[in-house]
Amino acid sequence: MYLYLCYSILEVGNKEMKNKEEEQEKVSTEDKIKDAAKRVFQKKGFAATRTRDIAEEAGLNLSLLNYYFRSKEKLFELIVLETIFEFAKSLIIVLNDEDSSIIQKVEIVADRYIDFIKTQPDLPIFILSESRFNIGKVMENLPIKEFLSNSVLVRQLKEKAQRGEMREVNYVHFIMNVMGLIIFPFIAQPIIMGGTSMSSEEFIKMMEERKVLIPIWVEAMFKANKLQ
Amino acid sequence: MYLYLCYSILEVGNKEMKNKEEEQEKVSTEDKIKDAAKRVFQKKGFAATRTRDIAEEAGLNLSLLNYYFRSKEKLFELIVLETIFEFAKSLIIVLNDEDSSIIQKVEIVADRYIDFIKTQPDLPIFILSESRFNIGKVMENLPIKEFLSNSVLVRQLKEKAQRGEMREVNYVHFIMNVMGLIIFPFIAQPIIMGGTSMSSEEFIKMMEERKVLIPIWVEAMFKANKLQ
DNA sequence: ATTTGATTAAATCATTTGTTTAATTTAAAA
DNA sequence: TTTTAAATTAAACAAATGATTTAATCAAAT
Repeated sequence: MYLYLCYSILEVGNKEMKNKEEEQEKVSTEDKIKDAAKRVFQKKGFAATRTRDIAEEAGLNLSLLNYYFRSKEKLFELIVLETIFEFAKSLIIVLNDEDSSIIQKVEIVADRYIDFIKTQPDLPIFILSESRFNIGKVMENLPIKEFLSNSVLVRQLKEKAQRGEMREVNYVHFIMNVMGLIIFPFIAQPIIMGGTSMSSEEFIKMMEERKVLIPIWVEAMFKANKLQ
Repeated sequence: MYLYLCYSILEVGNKEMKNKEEEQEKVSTEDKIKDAAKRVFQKKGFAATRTRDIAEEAGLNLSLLNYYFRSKEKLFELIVLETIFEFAKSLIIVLNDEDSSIIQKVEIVADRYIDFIKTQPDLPIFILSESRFNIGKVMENLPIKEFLSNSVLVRQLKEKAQRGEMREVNYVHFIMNVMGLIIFPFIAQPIIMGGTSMSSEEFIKMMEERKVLIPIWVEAMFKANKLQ
């Protein structure tokens, strides 16, 4: 199940090629429901979402939700899983790239995720808030720990520490810092905008600035760790 | 209304003194309900919370919720407001302290908030996730922008920039960075712990490390801004 | 003694919500 | 074309839920 998901999400782009001529835009009802469910769940969360909202969003009959997915819970779990994979996809690839330095990885991740979340601003808070209740079991079945500790990035961090270019700290600090610098502003966006009477355009502009600033900051944090 | 809340929350400690002798632990039912509501709302969010949950948590009759607070919505808005104030309280005081440097402020804030959130881990995600729907109007009525731009901290940041010790960037970046470095790990805690098979004790230990590390990192980020 | 307010249990009401059932349509297989 | 299985729909169900009310009880203040 999980492996299938990994596979189906990580492989990209061949669906469109196949369909390009004969079946234009023929989306299965199952996918229509999933897409609608993803939008509504991400926007309102599990508890505030009614199955009727999803059916309406999909323009389909309510019964079809139970026809294709047994229950609201099952559908939700699937959406959560897919969303996490979709989110982790870029990370997985970048973190294992042999040809980029640590800071280059930060540059790429900052650039991609800021663009990515710009298009789906509800995504981070959805994953993070719903993860308190459900994701526990999901995460346990995913080999994240092994993946991370065997990743190119973590190897690069260890090497950097061995060369004395930074103090050795748990690499989880590094991950939390980078992801926090990228994601936190989006989660706090309503409060930031409400508190500073900032417009959406100004906020986006600020996030564009951060694409450049975050790698600089992270680089500096390495040096701080070294000096101390 | 808001001013009253500010006042009643910012004033501290005289309640306990008054009660110390005669009325031991005499908590009004109104406060019992509010406390219970705060716990349940923060843990489960608005939509997933049933009024019966709150009544049960408070050990009180369901009718009393409507007796003291008109509706679930009213009660929730009150809880949100109080929670935000409770959270912002320390910040307000520290940011306007004339006697501490910027980095000292970061040290104090990191220390206090990490301790604070340790005792109420659901608090940040509660504020941030529920803020998408409701807080809009609440924030508009609060003079946060004026408070911030007139704060000692922002003045100190401007002075530091004028002395050439850092490049002048929007102070909102600074706020987001510091708060993100402190808060984000807590919000991502379920994912971090699930993904790294870290125990609660190890996580707390890591957050204790961050009390020391965050000020060092922030200091370094200033220098990076200067050099660039 | 009377009044006022606080509290409780119980019931009611109107909606909402997830799910199911049975009927109907569609599409593919024979 | 006929048959069969799958897809889709309308309708209904049963449980849950939030708000409100009523009547009764209790405590304290007047």
